[in-house]
Amino acid sequence: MKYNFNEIEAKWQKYWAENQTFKAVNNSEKPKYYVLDMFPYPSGAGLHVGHPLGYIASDIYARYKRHKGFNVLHPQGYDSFGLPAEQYAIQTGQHPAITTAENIKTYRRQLDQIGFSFDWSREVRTSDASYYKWTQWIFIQLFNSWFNNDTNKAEDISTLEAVFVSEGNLKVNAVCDDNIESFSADDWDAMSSEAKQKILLQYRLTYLAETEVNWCPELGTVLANDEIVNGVSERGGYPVIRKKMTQWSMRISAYAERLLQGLETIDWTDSLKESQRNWIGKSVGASVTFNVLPITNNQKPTTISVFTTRPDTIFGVSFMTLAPEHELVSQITTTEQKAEVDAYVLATAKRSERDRMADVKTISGAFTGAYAEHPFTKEPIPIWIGDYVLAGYGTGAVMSVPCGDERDYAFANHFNIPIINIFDGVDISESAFSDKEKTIIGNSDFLNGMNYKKATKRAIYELEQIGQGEGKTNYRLRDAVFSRQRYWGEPFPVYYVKGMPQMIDAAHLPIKLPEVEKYLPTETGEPPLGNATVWAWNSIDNKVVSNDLIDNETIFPLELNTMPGWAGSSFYFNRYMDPENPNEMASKEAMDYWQDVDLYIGGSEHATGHLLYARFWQKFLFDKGVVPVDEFAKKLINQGMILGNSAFVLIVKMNYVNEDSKFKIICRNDLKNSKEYFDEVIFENYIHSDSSFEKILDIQYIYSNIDISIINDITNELDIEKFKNHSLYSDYINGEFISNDDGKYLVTREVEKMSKSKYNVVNPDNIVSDYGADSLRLYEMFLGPLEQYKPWNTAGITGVHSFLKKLWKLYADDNGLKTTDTAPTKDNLKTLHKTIKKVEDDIENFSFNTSVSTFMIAVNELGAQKCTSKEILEPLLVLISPYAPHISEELWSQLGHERSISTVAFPKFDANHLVESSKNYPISFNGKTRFTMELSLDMSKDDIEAAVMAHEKTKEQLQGREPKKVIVVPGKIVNIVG
RNA sequence: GCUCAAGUGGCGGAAUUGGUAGACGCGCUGGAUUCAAAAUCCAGUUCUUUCGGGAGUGUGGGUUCGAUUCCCACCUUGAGUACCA
Repeated sequence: MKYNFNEIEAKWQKYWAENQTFKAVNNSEKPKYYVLDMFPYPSGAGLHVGHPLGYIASDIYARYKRHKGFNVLHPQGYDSFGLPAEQYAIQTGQHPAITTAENIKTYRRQLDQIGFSFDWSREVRTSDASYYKWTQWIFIQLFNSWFNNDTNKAEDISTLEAVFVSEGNLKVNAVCDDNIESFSADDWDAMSSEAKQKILLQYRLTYLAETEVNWCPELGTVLANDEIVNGVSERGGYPVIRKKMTQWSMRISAYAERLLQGLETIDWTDSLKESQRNWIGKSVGASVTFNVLPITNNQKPTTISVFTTRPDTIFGVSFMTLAPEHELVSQITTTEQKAEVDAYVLATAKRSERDRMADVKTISGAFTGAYAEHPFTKEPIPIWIGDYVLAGYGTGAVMSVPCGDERDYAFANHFNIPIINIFDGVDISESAFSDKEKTIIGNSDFLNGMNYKKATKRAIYELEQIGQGEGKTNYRLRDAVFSRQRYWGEPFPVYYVKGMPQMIDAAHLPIKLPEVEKYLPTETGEPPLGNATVWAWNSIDNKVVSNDLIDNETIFPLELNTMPGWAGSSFYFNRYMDPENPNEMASKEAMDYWQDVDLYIGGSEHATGHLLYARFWQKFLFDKGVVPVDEFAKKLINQGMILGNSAFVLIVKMNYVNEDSKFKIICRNDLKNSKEYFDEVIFENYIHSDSSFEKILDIQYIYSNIDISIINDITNELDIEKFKNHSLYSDYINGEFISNDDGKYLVTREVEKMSKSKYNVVNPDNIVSDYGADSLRLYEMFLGPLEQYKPWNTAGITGVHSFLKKLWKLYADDNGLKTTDTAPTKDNLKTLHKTIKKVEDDIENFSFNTSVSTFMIAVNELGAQKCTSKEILEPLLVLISPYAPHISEELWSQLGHERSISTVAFPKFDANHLVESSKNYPISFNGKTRFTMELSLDMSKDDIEAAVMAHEKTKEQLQGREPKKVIVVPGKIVNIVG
């Protein structure tokens, strides 16, 4: 009987699919357990070995929980809207739906061959209309809601309207836009329908607002900070400017405090919670209003409000700084300063926010010519603009206290603005003093002599007295922009009447994505949906009709933006509970049964995107009574990335006068990617000595990623023949190859992110066909801790593969099964129970790498013990089955069992088999172990000490010295000091 | 810049409460088997050494009988930083 893994794996994968072994039911006697992976975006490149890492871990856990008697929900699906399919459509004209369907097919085939225990009957795809119907439905719910600060939750917009009708908005305590004008019930009554809609929009949880974006006029699109390199677009290198655009926003800021508090109730990693805390950025301080001094008599009075965490330093304010985009800038700038200010604003518009945050060394700014008045001293304070103040943070303006803040200090120094010292006994001639705890305020009128806490309280009190400020808690969390100028995303269920957005009734959902000729923005700069010809709403028949029919009476234009990638992923975990329900996102029964995700595994790169937005939607849906819990995932683990092992050679291109270029391909394992190295080592050793050196016009160095498929994994040798036949390297066929000193053509290895563009991708398909899925699963786990980043090295897989072969041989040889009914020996039982204990602890702690080692040790030991006892080997198989399910199923059925091993109970640990009578004590001197001694565990401390002191090696170590102290920890260690 | 994470043999990593550093595997070395190779099996493999031993977990300090583990400072690498998913 041979271990024919390809045959075995195909057989059991078929068995599981046909028998629906892993189908979860929505009600059960068993306790529920929900294990979820972050669903993948199906990219065109297919899976590489890094992708399944988290899936394997969650699959092991899901299988383990089934052994432990749980009703396990372990679904999978696709986050199938996204940019890459759209880019491909722009390039090739192929509809993104087709590309996406093809990619999903590949993903599914690849996932299936790894033997996951997914319940595929629950698959969802965010780009399916039957799914995004619910994305649109949630959007409508958000639109129809406002956030009541008094109840601290979202409520239906009708309750707000009722208040407006009866008493106006004076007493309304809501999360809403800034600067909403107050009105009475009578005012409300007198308003036109449009005016009312405008006001309500300022309260809704999703609303239209002007937002600053990175606009690239050439590409006709908005770019992510990520897509901008050195102020120009990554694609094409076109200029990018900051621009205001009307877009849908989500009022996530309403939930800032609850999102922060909720972190206390969930078991997510500390680092992830920390990122979310920072993202939410709660700071307690005060808002302060400064009056702007009028320049001319007829200028109407204006104020600047700022948020500060240090109201105690108010007497240290010597200037104010506005973000260059601040709306007051154009109003207050004097004619003399206008040119300078305009130039500065223009220059800032070209810089990305990240640039502005990261660059603290270059100080720049401009004086507006205007002055504000200090609220207490009434002194004039110059108003500057500076790009270190960001428009999106706080109010986009700061009161600058150079003595207490490094950036203000640097700014003041650079522009020769006076620095007022308001700290008692602190020297600020060299740098600012920002240590709150040690602060004693001086030179500050009524705050003199107070510490930070007292002074803060008093300053706020005094500001309130004069009506120029109040205590305030500020959150850095900004409302999330929800519009995308893309094609391949969820269309909004929105049409416009007289410019005001109207929701389509939920009964008419889904509003399906229209067909377009081109996936690019229109010539007039509208989003791709502007190309659609059938994209208007007939409000009588309630259907999408041709644009020609738009009359703005009954037929209106539809929204042209689409939703962002995070829309569909913000509630999919709920949809899995009841994925085919046509009437509800999921039935109440299903959600009451499954409640929330018990274990969620995915990448840490989603820390502040998906994971924050999804929590926000969950809280909102909880407020609306749609879902039963307000946090969707109890426990979350981040899997680390598997990195690629890239290969490099250095290609030197020498260009000649009147001659073709020549190439030298330097294949050495000691290359470095630096200009100095090229100029010194490479030039001196390989170029300067060349006979035709005199004719060289110029030299190009290309430190080039080489496709790892033409490199020997173990020896790092480059296969020159394959290189010459490779389509990528056809230019270099006639080049001169330069080897290592030993004559071998080697590559330089570097660990990088695994990516198609670096030619370092390892495809799991090859691994599965060469070694089997069980080997792949074990090896991915064996590589190291789940959370850690670690490089892939295919050569190492032979270790786990030969382990599986050894495991097989424990049960069977050429003559068939060799297991027996003999009673196990003491050693057999010790090995088994040691393994049960360790593996169970490991799985509970998500330490999957150490259990693979434990299996290896167990199989090595049982092999040495020549164990054939079924009483040992059957439970061992159950232990291994979550990790290597195919081989386990096969041997299990060979052993005569009819039912799948996945249904068997996990073996029970019995500590009695591990009881020891003696211990091999390490004997250390000054903390260094020098020898060991076997001693009985029931010896007293004194007996141990006596035995150790009598040992001749102890005398040897002490060399006649008298020990100062002897520490005996029974069962652990003996340490002799002296 | 800010925030977070990680640094242990040639490599991936182990040491779960402060108690024998390097488990397990890769690679390498030697041997067995073979016409040969693959596969398999056995032994060795942190460095250094005058073969007694000595040193050693990024660097420098501290706490402790004892530190990879706790504390302080620093260095290096990686990740996130609001429209990549």
